Amino acid sequence: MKKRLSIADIAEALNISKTSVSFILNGQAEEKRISKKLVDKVVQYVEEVGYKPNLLAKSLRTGKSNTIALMVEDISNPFFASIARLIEDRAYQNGYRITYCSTDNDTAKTKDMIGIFQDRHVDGYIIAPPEGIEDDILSLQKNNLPVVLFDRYLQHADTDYVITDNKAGTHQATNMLAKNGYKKIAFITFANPQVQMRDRLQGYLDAIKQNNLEHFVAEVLFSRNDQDITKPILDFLNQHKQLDAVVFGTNHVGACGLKAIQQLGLKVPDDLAVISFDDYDVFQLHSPPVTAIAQPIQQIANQVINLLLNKLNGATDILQTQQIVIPGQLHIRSSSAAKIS
Amino acid sequence: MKKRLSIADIAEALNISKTSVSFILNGQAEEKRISKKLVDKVVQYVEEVGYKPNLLAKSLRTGKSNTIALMVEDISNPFFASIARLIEDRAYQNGYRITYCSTDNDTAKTKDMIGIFQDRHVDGYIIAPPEGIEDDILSLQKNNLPVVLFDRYLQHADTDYVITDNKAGTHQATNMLAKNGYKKIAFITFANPQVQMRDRLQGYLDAIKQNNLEHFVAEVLFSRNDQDITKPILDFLNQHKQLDAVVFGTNHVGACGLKAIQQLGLKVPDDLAVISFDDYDVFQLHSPPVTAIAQPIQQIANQVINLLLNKLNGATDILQTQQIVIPGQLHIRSSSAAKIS
DNA sequence: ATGAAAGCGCTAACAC
DNA sequence: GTGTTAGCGCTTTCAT
Repeated sequence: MKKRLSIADIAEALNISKTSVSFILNGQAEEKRISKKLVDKVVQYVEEVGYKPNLLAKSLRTGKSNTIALMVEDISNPFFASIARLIEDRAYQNGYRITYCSTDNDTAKTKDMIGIFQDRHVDGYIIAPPEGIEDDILSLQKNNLPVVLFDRYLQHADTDYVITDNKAGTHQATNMLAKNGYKKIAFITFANPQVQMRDRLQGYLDAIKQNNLEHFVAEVLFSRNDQDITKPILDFLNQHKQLDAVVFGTNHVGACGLKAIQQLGLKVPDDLAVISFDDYDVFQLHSPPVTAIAQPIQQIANQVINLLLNKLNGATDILQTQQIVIPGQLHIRSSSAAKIS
Repeated sequence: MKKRLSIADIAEALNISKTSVSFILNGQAEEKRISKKLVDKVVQYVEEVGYKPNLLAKSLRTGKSNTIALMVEDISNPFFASIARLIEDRAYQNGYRITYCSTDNDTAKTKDMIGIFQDRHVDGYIIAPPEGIEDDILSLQKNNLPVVLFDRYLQHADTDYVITDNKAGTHQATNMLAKNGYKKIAFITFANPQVQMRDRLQGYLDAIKQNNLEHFVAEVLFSRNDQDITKPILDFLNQHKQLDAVVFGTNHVGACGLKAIQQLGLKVPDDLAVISFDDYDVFQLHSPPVTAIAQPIQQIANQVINLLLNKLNGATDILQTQQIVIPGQLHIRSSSAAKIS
């Protein structure tokens, strides 16, 4: 276990100063007019002995850590996992590493984590924010740290964000069910006061109203145990036998809802038509395949990382915010086929 | 944007030395016999002005970054995403942060990433290793950096690892199909020379041999585009109409395989029985539900993080390795029901 | 019981 | 063109 070489070691070995080495290694040889010969010598020696700079020291000195914090609700949720993957790729391409955490939508935990990331001098933040985190976000911005929110935004904070057009998504979906002849359409979602969930609910309600239908809304509490989600859905469906269609507010609720439907032995779409927010494998492969409002994951990830990189490299002012709303895509499958009756 | 306070600032404000502050903040007041009064004063002041230590500086000085690198094949794969989530929780509880990357099973990329993590003085590594990474792993160990592998191991390197008993898993699954009356059982998997995949194949082959059956093996190339996976499976199934059952080597192949089966209009299990390695939502919700060899994710994650934490806090010697093999669990569902014929 | 001071490895302003 | 040097903020030995 040999001691790691430092810039001083290589300067000494070559009988030159640390400065020259530093300049050369940072590609400033040109502008500092260091002789081509010396540059080559250093580069070759560095290569030879396998010198690797200590990035911690560099960060301490420069104040930049080349790290982006990614804070999602839950990395094991396929929506966030997919976004994470895409963001990771772009970040690495641009010389940034990702450090992440799952917030569980827990405000206190999130505040905590932001603190920890600040202590480590993370350069930028990508956050799917829980409620009540406005102050912390604003404080980051005040400290000149770029923040991009996604999946949801904070109503009382002027920040960059990228979201799907949630309201339009459920609106379109509910409308389609109505056009397809369904009369008793329910909306089942998580009890969640956040804006993206409120918007989805609102889109549903608007469509119900426009079609002069009755609304049925169930809100189930989030739990890390799927049983606790499936059960209340099952109860709700049992108590509302008149329903002929249901829109689920998230992929997770949708998956649990499908389990409930399966347990009840209901036939989709004959007994109950189904549409869910957030597309994923399960919906595609389900029999029958389930119609879903897909979030444009690729686009979201790209916009998010673009906004952040622009601020990180100074192309955009930190305080000049941009709000991006991307339409969802209704992937129509047979679970919402026109009612026969 | 006020400048961040340093330990010197607070020492100056209180008219004491940096040393005392440092001792107090690091809980060494007792053993350094610093007066209770001073401790209180400092703690209170720190609280009041909201001083936060610069972890970068601390890391530079101590050589510890309190960060664990998590290198998975692809964070958007539900198996890895779930493991990541569990590991993350335990790591944070123990004062460690996670920085992660997806390796895509690409050896060069992984080498690169290990280098980057080393530059940042990551304290420990959790890796689902690609082929040919032995030297890099051994070099980490030689530098006294704890490494725990999971999901697979390296045959020519003595390391800690935690894996599922892959061979027993496919063996049991194939055996069950045979017992259930299936005669032409295929194994479809990724073309992948890694030990976990070889083991799964071997378990299948062993069971086929024991039951005096004919073997049918298809290996498809990995691609980030599902189309490229589904297509060859479809072709294979088309060319082997005699098959009455199939075992898929991974959840991803399984999901694509189900798509192919759907496109061919085959009925499961009447036309073709199905079992897949790796359980997840899709298999549970599929109609009919798909039998799967579940990896004990919770156990894997726990064992992995336990091994690593033990080494990080010096409870175990770095060079004293431990290999943990956890049996998979066959989740029997109707896709593999006894053949009627 | 408390403080002075030497570094951890790097960058960059300044001097030659 | 190249070298000297003063920190970045923290820990820790040694002195008092």
